[in-house]
Amino acid sequence: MTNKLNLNNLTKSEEDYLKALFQLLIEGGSAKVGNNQLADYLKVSPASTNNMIKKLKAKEYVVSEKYGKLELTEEGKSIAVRLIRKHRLWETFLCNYLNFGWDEVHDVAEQLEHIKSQKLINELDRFMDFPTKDPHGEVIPNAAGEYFILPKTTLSSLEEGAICQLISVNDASVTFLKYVSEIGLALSSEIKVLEVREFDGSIKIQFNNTEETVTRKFGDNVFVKVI
Amino acid sequence: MTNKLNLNNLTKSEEDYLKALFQLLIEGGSAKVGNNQLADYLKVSPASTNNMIKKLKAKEYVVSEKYGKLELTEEGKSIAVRLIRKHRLWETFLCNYLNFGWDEVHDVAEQLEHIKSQKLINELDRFMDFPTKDPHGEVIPNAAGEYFILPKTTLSSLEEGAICQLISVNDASVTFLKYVSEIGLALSSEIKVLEVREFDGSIKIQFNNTEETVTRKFGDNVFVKVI
DNA sequence: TTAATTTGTTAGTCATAGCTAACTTTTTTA
DNA sequence: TAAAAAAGTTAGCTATGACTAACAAATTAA
Ligand SMILES: [Mn+2]
Ligand SMILES: [Mn+2]
Ligand SMILES: [Mn+2]
Ligand SMILES: [Mn+2]
Repeated sequence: MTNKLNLNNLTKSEEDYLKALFQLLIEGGSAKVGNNQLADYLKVSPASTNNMIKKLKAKEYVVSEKYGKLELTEEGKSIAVRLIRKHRLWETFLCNYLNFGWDEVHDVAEQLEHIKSQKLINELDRFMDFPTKDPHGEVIPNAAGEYFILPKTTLSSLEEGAICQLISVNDASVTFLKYVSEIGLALSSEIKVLEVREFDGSIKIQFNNTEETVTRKFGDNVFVKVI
Repeated sequence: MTNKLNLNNLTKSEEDYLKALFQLLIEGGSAKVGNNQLADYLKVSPASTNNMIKKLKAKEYVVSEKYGKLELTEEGKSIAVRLIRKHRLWETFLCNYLNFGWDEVHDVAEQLEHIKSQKLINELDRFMDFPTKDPHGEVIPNAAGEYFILPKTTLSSLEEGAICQLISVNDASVTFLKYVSEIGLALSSEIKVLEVREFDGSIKIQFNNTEETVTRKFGDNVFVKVI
């Protein structure tokens, strides 16, 4: 009896907690993630996360000591990656085949990612001819759960004069995504940082012969590759 | 404040109960449906249905008197039809685009029908160019919730000598559907009833130059049009 | 028309997954 | 290093939606 990854015995909530932990720890690159941070991220109370973490520890998806930081086991990570794969494949399907805008897909994908059917997701992948990026520029794990997690450099972390390319955007805020589209930014856009204002962290950027001033918060949600 | 059909405030369970009631009362054509019959159909205890019916009555989707039979309000029906539309559109998508067999789609559609997004289902409909029948021959309600509910004539109700065409099949049993395919029956197949054996209700039928003997139970799950 | 059977209801229990309020431990700051 | 703040935990509550066991009403059979 080896490694029986019981993908089908997890509740929606359990899946969501594992995904959140993965996104904080691995995709987000946080060295340590605590109970309250997770609660914040999931917009639930610390008591709720504490409770769920107990369950996930009992099921051996999470490891932590009392009052200590949270870690995912390999099985915990594996479940999270499969969920992320489903989420991103669905987002891609909605955008590329069902006329959804990139600002409209996340909430629906949050529901669709919990549909339990291995065949469904692998056939959807095949149907779209195995896409590698979702509408927000994020890498889609393959059927084996493998994918390259690129370290996230935010636009707001760059110095004046830096030139970069837009790689991906945070997909969770509808208003942010609409705003990005509105000013004419898109994946692959080349951006030059003209000015970083110390006073409020706002950034003046140039792209497509346009100049825009954006806030630090905006820049925190735009991920780039320096060129 | 008119007719506010709060489609999004229903739980998965509430939706399932309304759909079950609709399928018994309207699609199934039962004159009266009671609490225990509903419990049977949904494979839950009578106490559970009793409890849920109370909630649905409070929300005005169901009407019934104490110890009386169950009825759906117009709003209750409307919700059920929308659910049936979603179910059948998803089944169609799985069969026609994702290489699912007709015996594999029902369980997945049971999950997908609860995804809440008006746009998703209407775009899926458009993407498939507005199909009118699902893989089991059942009529798909349109975006306005309109569809023709054809009265179900079972193969087992026919007399010896009758000739009919296969219109639809019960989609809930995987083994039944596999069996139908295996013997070579399909939607639109022309079937002649050669013999009805009184002893056990078994039926000898002829189709595609083949003869087969099937049970009454089999015939109960095959719906036909006499020609 | 009484008795048996079926049908429907109620009470009380359980699991999941949220919450608040109170508390403890750890970390930070003064 | 002691006090304050932050982080984590626990207890106890709520809602949903299952369940069983016990009971009441309605229907059917004798
Ligand atoms: Mn998303
Ligand atoms: Mn995305
Ligand atoms: Mn079905
Ligand atoms: Mn069907």
